[in-house]
Amino acid sequence: MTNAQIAAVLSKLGDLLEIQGANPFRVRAYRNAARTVEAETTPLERFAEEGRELTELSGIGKDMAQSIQELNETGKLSMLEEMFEIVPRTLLDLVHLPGVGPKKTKKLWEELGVTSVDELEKAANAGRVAELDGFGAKSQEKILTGIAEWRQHQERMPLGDADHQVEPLVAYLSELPQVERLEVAGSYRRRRETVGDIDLLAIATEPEPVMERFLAYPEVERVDMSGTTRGSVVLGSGLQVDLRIVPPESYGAALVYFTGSKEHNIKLRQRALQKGLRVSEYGVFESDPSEEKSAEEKADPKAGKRVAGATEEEVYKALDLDWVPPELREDRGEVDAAASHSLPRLIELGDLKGDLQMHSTWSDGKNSVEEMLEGCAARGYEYFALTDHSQSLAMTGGLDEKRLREQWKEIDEVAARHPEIRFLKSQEVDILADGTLDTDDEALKGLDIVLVSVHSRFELPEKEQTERILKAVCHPLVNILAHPTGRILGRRKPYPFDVDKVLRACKDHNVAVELNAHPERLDLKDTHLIRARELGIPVVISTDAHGVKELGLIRYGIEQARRAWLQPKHVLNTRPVDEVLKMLAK
DNA sequence: GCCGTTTTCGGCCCGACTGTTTTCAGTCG
Repeated sequence: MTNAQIAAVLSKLGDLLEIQGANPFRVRAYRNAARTVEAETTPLERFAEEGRELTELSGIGKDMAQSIQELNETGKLSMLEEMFEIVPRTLLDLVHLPGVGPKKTKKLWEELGVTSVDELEKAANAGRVAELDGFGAKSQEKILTGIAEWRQHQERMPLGDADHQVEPLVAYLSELPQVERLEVAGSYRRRRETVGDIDLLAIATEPEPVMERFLAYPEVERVDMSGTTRGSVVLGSGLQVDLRIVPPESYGAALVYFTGSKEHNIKLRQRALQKGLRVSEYGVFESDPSEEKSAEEKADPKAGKRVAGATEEEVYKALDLDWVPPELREDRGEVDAAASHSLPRLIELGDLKGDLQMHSTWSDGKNSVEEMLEGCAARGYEYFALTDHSQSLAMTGGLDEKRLREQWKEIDEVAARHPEIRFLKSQEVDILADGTLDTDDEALKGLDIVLVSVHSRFELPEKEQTERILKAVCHPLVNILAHPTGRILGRRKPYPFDVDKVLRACKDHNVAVELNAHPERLDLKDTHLIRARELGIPVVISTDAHGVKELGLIRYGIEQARRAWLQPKHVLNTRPVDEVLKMLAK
């Protein structure tokens, strides 16, 4: 089983235990374990052969390790099967409805016999939900709205789409003179590939007019909550946006808090406790160690001496930590690294010296060869590779060997006119269903770089798909595996294949892997990139631009690379062209 | 269920808002 599948099972167990009213810390143990497993880049299946113990992972003890082993050996977990004898599987959907948690799920199940979202909807429409203790007319209404919404938006929004929603909203709020500072926090600031909602954070001398303007934003479809310092709305696009307004002395602490991740924050607070400090969105405070928690502290979150809060830097410093870049705040070891001053110098946009995947009008691009060159030169690149499609992608006007050679003539002419940038001949060569390449070896030898990728037969069984890609990676002329998993965010899942096996083959055959920067691809994703880095495989960050305008999408690739802790040395196209070609040479 | 610079038991992150309450549990982030 893949780590993601194991994590899903453990997380489901946590949900089930919670509905059954189990010890909340036991529930948390399953959630923690699920998170650890999901973030682990080495497949757990390979631990044994690498001589490693599962229990060396934090949050994985004896019981958890045994369950994971059972999952890996049998593909099932007897404990889970037994629990499904008692608790209906479909009940788990209820917990994820807005306004419904484990306690209410349990009540709905036990007292109304509701076992699925459909049944809950019926019960709510019949007015039976409102009659329960602890529920009322409003809860019932909220549940019905929640169900409708749950059906509509089960998926998170790709970061690129969120950018289009967020930028105008930020501009709209910033017009208000009372807004001294405004920033988007949350997973958006961490530059996760998708966002669930948007967390806005503002400093304002007077919070009321800011909240008022926020609620009056023309795109707002519904107001979910509105207090003096917190408000929550849903936009017409279905995107939920939360606004928090904080005073200047708390801004840094609030920014840390609302940037998250939740797990990163928990790490920070645990560390604070060890130092006799208390961290909240209001700041870092000294706790009185003589009393476990005074009544005063409970009543007032700002009690005690404030030692930090205005800036993020001072909050981290109060905990003896270096400032952590938002992209790293996922509890993947960044807190320890910040404590030992060993955070990496992450790659930045300015480190890139070239872009190694793009298309022109020769296949499905919108701009000519020369326009693409000028676009790259304008970005200050030292080199770029033009990678039009190969012949089997007929719908894109893919090039056969004859047209490829004709293209080279134009490339040579254009390149001769533009000594300011090095023009690399390349092609995005299709990996055919049997793993052979769409362009013959003779033509491939005329290219500076050979890029290969899958564009068809996504539905092949995992074993065949893996062998198909392995065959291409092992081809002696192949240099880069482009968008390796083939996913399109929100539209197409990755085709099923053994990613780890392919990565190890890339290592063995000196093939670089692409980080496709297009915001709807972002392929490889962060966790796979971490694995690639650990294996020592060079990464190439490219736009796959189909026009000059799309060359700017490279920033999404940089952001994703930063989430994988990539430094300039890990990324091939931060190097001068001679070094790139030398490193790719077989 | 996990964990250990308070180490094999007794802890395990923090606060706002809502709805249904009449003092607070549940949910959310």
